[in-house]
Amino acid sequence: MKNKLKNLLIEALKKDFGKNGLDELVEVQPTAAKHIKADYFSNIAMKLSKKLNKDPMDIALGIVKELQPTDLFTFDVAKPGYINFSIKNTQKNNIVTDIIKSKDLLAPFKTNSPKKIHVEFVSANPTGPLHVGHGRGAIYGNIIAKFLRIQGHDVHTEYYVNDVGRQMTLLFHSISKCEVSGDITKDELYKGEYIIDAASGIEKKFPKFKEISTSIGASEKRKWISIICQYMIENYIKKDLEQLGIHFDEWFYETSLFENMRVKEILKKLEETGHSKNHEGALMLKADELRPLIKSNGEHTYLASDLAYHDYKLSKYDLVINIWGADHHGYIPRIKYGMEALGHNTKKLDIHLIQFANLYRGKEKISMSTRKGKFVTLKTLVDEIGNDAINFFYLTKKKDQHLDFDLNVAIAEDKNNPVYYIQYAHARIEKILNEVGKLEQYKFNPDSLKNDFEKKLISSLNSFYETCEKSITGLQPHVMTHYLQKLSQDFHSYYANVKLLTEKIDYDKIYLVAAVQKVIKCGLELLNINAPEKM
RNA sequence: GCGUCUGUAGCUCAGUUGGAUAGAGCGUUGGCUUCCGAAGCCAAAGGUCAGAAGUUCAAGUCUUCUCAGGCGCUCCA
Repeated sequence: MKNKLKNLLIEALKKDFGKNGLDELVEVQPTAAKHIKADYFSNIAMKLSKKLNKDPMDIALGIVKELQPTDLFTFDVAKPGYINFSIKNTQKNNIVTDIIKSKDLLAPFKTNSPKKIHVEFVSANPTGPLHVGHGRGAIYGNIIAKFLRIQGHDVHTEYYVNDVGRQMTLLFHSISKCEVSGDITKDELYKGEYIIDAASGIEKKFPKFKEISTSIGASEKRKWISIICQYMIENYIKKDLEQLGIHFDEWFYETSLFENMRVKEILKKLEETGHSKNHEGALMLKADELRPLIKSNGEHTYLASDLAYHDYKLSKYDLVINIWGADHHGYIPRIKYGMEALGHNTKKLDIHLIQFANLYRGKEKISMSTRKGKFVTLKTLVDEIGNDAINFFYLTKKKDQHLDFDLNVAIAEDKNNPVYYIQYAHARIEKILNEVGKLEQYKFNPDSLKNDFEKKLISSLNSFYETCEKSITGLQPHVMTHYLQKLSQDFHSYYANVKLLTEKIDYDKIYLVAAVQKVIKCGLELLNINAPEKM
């Protein structure tokens, strides 16, 4: 519809002014202001006013004169030069049949140029259960991958497991009986009940684990670290994520980058191309400033393996998306610099930064300190508020926004809780549809729906397409959460004001709510939230 | 100090590539159940869009500066 109107305007412009090259200036937008009754408007007259040195009002009137009236819409001109279009009711109401007939409401959002896309998210150090701080990135990453799949891309999701480095050594000493040594102090060790549980779990599986002594050799230590790491992934992290309905296509281990020499290769390449240099006994990347790749004690930094990882992924995929916590933003230039140095196009690397979420219980802030094992695990949160609420609340705000999340609202079972409000709308409609039986034989009459409640509801249905475009194509899940709230609200209002199950049932109305239900269901499923038939 | 995200109603947040009189939920206040699920509906009050200057026919939206908050600025991850 938008494009149709746009083309009409372009033609009218040509007739009136005989000017070409105006196509790009013409735009048609849905009206946003509440007091405007029209559905679409164009600001072209204002834009041309200076160019033509004419009053925008005159330009608008001139254009309108050339427009042909149709049975689809009416138009008028408003100060200071808006051209407004009102779509006729009958035309608008066709959305109801479109929705009911559609086999896949999301089909229009399929791309015709599918890409191979890599999405990496969560990737927390495998030192214990996931905590609430990881939740937002997990849910966001999961939904981004889903949206890309809906678009028809070939999506590969991955958890990058840091099973090398100091944190893993710390974990090893925390769990095993091996005394700390070198630059590691006892204070740094991980504490908490899960450490004790993990230790006994590993001992059960690998009885030799009990016998580890301080004299353990380096290679044997690495072997045990690998076992511990695997254990943490399988028994904590994977389970936590599965409870949230999140599955990864691949668990990529950092050690593999060393085993197959990828780290060595990129270090060599960087050296050959003059992008790295030795500095006080360490190997540094010449980025924004010197950044260590190999420390003077001979250990590789995470940067070295991260560069190898991204080098590998960028060569394999058309697009690489990383979902990172906002605290990592300082790391981006280094990675991008490294990728450029290795000859990659950094436009293919898209890093989404997620701002932190704060949890509250009423006014009380819940601490997320990882110190001494005193943190709220993600599992506790999921157990308490459930998947539907956690998905909704984490997705309801855009990723750049700091998020304050009140558990008291999430567990409420009334309209305070928007998840229930939306689900309730779905369940209410289900009840009605069950009462009236099958609808197939009835032919919908678009002329019959015309009261204000119906107009409002249908107008909301009409913006579903646009919402999907913004949400799915634009990778902005929060747009969909807001839309579903609005649609549910319009439905509840309709339901309370217009009786549906009357003696002589008006099937056009039933058709309408059936369409609403279908859209709500589609939207909820899009966000990984259940659409219950009963509550 | 530098970088980055944020600042919109009492609270939590939306606000399309700049468009008309600023949007929603919660909370507050006042109404609504002989009737499809009140897990709901209707109505009202509530705003110098942090502040200042600039660009524009038009700025919550773009530019610059200031103020406030979060996060980061390690041979840490």
